[in-house]
Amino acid sequence: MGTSSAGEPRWLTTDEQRAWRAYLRGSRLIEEALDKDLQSHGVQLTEYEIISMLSETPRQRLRMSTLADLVVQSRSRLTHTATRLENRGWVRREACLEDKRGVELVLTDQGQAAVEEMARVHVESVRRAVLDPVPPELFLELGRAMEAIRLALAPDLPHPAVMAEAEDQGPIAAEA
Amino acid sequence: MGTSSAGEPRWLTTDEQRAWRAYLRGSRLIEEALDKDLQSHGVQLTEYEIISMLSETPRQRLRMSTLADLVVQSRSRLTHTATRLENRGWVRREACLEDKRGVELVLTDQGQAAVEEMARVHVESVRRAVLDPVPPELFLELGRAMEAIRLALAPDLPHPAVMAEAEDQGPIAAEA
DNA sequence: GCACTGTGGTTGAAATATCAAGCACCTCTG
DNA sequence: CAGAGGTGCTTGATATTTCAACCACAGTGC
Repeated sequence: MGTSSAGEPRWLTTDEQRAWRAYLRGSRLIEEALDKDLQSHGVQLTEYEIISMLSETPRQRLRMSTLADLVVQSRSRLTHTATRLENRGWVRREACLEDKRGVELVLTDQGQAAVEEMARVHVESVRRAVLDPVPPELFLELGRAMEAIRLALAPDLPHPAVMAEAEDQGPIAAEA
Repeated sequence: MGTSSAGEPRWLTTDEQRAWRAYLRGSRLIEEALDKDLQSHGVQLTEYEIISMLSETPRQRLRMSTLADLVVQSRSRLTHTATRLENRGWVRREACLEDKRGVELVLTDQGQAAVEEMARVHVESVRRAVLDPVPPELFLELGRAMEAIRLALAPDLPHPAVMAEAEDQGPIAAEA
């Protein structure tokens, strides 16, 4: 029971390996592409995800920790990033009424405007990098696969509050 | 033609949006999970990718820029990371004969040993986080989707040299 | 051979992320 | 209500990443 050395691991088959590799590289390329496109507007993808998430929420506000879970970032990281966004005037911190420990991050009007503008760029970016190259049905499969993974890794993550609104939505559909 | 404001962007449909969100969150969760498991061995996923890639290459060596492309990292980043790995004695730099500008990163015996040990952990990690939660056929679909994306974003990226060896491979099948 | 331009890789400083405490408040128990 | 232990968020130090030069060499045209 010394250095955990269980029996032979369940190595991947050639197919599995190929698919896994494709995933790993693809996911990095996607991040790279989306990030680069947003850079031109002075934000990183992770920053955009934050304000975008806020913009879709009922009163454009979310508790820090909820938001951290939604975008899969550490609380510490979110704190630092929020401070940066605050300095740009895109978000503002508000004390939480019910729970005095809590802090709500609120999107400012300026922030809302920024998101709306960037959303236009970002959605094209997503289409070019991800949607266009993949046949529609296959893309939905991909979504299902990822949903299964999410379910396994973080069963009780708060829901993204995907508004089931219209299909031809306006700027509110900012996250993509 | 002032502030690039083309017509209405092609917003995502509800389904597309849902799938895209699932992807984004899932991919972050995967990274988080794999990274955490490797942390216990003192490496990050991105570091592991590097030495793993080296271990699968003919003479356990690759040019810096080729390697950078393979793992989708900036050259600068690879330079820094390579230095760190070098300090741990896992890789060594060697001058390139044909091209005197070039540098080859070579996996040391110590590095090889490290990869082989970590591979055992990592492969289980990948199974738990990704393979197990997704039905086999769906996972292959995911691989196909990502391959299509790779083709669109980086058509002429060097090939990962996935050795078409046996299916029940030993430690060489390190990347997963 | 000498410029000129491009590529491969590195460097150091600035930006960002991680990690380990820490503080303030909440909740539960007695 | 005191105290113990937990949660929410922040802080500051450290580690990593990015960004903008930079140097050395390769390739091309003269």
